[in-house]
Amino acid sequence: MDVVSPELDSLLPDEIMDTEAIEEVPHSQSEPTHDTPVPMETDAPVTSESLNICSNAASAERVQAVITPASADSAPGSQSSVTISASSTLFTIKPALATSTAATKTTDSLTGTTVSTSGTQKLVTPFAFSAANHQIILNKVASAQATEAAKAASTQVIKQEGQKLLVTTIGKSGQPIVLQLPHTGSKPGVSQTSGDAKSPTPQFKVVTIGGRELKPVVGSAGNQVTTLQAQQLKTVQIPKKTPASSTAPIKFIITKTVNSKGLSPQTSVTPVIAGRVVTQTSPAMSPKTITLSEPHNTAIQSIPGKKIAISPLKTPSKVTVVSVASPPSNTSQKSVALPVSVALGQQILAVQQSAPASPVKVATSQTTAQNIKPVQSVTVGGVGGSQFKTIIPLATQPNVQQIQVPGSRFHYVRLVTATTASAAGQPSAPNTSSVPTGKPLVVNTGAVRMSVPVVQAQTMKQVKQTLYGSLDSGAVYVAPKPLTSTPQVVTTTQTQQRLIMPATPLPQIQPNFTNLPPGTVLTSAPGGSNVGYAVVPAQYVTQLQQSQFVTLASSSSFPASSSIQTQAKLPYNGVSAAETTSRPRKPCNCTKSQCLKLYCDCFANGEFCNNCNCNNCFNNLEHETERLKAIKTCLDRNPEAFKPKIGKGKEGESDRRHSKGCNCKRSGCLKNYCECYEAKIMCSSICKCIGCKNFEESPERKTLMHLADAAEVRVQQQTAAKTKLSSQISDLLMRTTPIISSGGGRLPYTFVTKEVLEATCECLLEQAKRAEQTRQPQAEAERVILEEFGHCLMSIISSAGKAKTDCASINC
DNA sequence: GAGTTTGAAACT
DNA sequence: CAGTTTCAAACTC
Repeated sequence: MDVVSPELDSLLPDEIMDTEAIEEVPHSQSEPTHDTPVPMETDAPVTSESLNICSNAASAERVQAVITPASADSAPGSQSSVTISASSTLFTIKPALATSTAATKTTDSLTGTTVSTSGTQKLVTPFAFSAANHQIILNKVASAQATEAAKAASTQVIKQEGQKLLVTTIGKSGQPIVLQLPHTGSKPGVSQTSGDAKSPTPQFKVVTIGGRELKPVVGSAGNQVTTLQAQQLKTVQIPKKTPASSTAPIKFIITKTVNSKGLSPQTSVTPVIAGRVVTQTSPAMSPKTITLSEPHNTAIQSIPGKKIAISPLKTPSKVTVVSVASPPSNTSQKSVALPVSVALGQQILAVQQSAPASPVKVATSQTTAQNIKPVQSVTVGGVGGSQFKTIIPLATQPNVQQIQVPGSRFHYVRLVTATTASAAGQPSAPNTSSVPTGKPLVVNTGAVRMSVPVVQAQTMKQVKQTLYGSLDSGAVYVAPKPLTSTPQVVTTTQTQQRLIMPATPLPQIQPNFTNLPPGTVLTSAPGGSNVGYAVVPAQYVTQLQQSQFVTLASSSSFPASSSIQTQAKLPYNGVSAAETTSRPRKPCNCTKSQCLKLYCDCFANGEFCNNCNCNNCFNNLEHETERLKAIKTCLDRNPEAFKPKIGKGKEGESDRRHSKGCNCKRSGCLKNYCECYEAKIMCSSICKCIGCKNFEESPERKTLMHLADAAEVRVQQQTAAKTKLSSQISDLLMRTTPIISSGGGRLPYTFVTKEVLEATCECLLEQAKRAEQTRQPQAEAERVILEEFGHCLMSIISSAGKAKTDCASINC
């Protein structure tokens, strides 16, 4: 399974991972924020990653950046490429703005999409940008001002150089990193030295951490990115799509709220993983360092004997962008193409898959002292536990396919719009042909513009399969078909476009997407078309994807619900235990709450009940009305109700802490009753617990952890032993079974006749005599005798087997 | 598997 | 906001 690379994860907005981070971020623009990723224990450094974001444009223009490991000890072949091609589109990945507080929360509905892919896959993520200026801005500026500055800077750059990918580091005083896209007509693969702003060829400028520029390694590559020290390298290719009618500049803005835990800036990052830096060539901006990877892990890992409690809920160090449909053609490069939809404030970015014809190539190589995983992943979006959502307009949305984001609870789904439904209504043809290499559909719903990525189903499937492993429970935000559409039945295949989820308008709920749980239906802005948004649990999408027949329900009712529900017994997230390493969420056992209160973990996590043991469950599509009402009630009671409880602590405190703190009185906070302990985090100052023993130096806690570790080891050993024993028994049975079946008796014993016993005894006696004669110690004598017995036994078995075989061969 | 304990959520 | 009740998960036997 693919694992979201921690480095990529670092690019993700904190908002995705932790909504609380928004509030925690310092407002000062000048104050640099530092990512303080808490590495998952299971996280291994990813040596190579590919990010392909390709526009569907057929333009041959290509921007290629190659990142090579700076360190000499870099593992060869670990290079991976990231390709980002965009045709004029505004793509913004905005993690929580450090400067904005509550206002930011309300405006930022979407943060990004995360997709991780296996190293064997190539990801191509097309961007459908309508903007004339081709820019992708990765803005990690901690303050809104910085963001604005970055935008302004990027604008200048755009005028000067045209297509660019602007990337700014988070908390890096707002200096943007601009990934420059090639001008139209420019040929891909043209290498240029960074810093040459006026070079006619499209460029990717790579800036190392600390603003150092990397020297080009590959001559063919336009720009080179070099990882410093043990940094992991990433290459981002941004093929330019010839904008047909786009006028707006293409921007790719990634703003991330940094969890500052006193970590030094990237320049002083420990050598394990320094991060990726992209240097910009545009003269308008001084080269800025952008860290695509997170340096944090290393520091933590470097501490010997330091045990870090890591909660599976969050992996802040991961940022991966991901894959969309990329043909297997270029298998050498590991990449995944995926559509990315991100909303920044009122901007929503969409990355669509484009034809691989004009790949923008970014080669990334990673150098790390750590274990290298051949895992490549592209992640756009959140991490587990984050309220990370993709919203798709109901009415206008084109085809939508599911994308699963590793580590994220949410899945992204591509749906079929009513317009496309007509085509889909027929037992469909493979959508590969039917899907217009589509540009993201940007819909202005008043407050929010939304874009819908279009990806080939086949690709999405690959991505999904790749991503399942790292997924937590997922919720899928699905854009249902238009409300006016009639129920349709669509036959889907693996390659076809998939489901349409019904949705009903819920005017009561404002588009504060960060607070909305899956299943929420958003209405369009006043005056807007009949557009709604639905949030649907991931498992439903998965179930539907696996289903050969998908019933499309009308907006008024949910005829599809029954069919969906019937598939609720599918493995979690539609993936069997063998297919996924993710831990399935426990089924609930609610009896009185109808699974519509926060008592229900499913509901609290924004998921539909699936495979649960609950009674009188209303947490499903069949009771969408009640469910929505319950959601609203919960939100009225507590707007943070559906936000992750485990967030980032204040400066100087632990990276992760419970947002409200626990109130334990009797458990000592050392049992799973305690939410802090359950999340494997220490209690913090905000906890109101009594007799807390869940703190760093607590001997009880240490003992418990030690015991837990020991128990885990024992379990693993036992499992291994059982597996081995089972294998041996199975092997033995395989050899003896035919004989047994033919002879009707248990082989060895049927051949232990009196003669055989006598012979065996003689052999044993002989060994005893020898031992006695040679005056061997008793222990040695016993050993020899036992060995002889073993030999005898083996001979008996062998002979018996041979005899039976011979007998069977002659039909006896 | 039944019963108990626990603390968050819901309610007053 | 504090106290109480409800609830479902965690835990024990």
